[in-house]
Amino acid sequence: MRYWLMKSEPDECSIDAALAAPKRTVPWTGVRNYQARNFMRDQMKVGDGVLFYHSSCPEPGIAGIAEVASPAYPDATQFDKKSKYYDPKSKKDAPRWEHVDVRATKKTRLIPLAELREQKALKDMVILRRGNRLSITPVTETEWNFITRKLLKA
DNA sequence: GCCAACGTTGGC
DNA sequence: GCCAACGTTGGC
Repeated sequence: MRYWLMKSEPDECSIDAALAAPKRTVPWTGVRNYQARNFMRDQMKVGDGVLFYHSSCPEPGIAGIAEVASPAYPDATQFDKKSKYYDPKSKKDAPRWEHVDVRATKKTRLIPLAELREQKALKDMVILRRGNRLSITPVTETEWNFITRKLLKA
């Protein structure tokens, strides 16, 4: 079992929206970065832990807990000309983009990015590295435990 | 809205 | 295969 941090813009899909979705599950469509896709396709397993992160918003930070709810499968939006995620170079018989489904577990207090940066225990977190832009990043078990058992109980 | 940092594209 | 130009991300 692995752990991940997945960024979502709350305008597109907030933790509240995910919790309100059928089965509290949302398809993680729209990822258009190969490294992030590869994490979903090659490494994620159903049941993996997910830190649900709000990005590009007034208060960026961890907003909830979720889990991987499906194996990776082709992203339908890449073939949809009306979608902003449409990719004209993707072929039906060889889809470029895949994604998993994510089931929201619960909303947590918002842990702001600045608070994460203050934690010595989290100094090596991928999300906190300079220039990081990846929307899906691995989280170590130690980091996961620190965040879920310490920061969220404080 | 700015801009640093990074990924992708495409000409050569 | 290099690398400049361009587009995107995302915090501030």
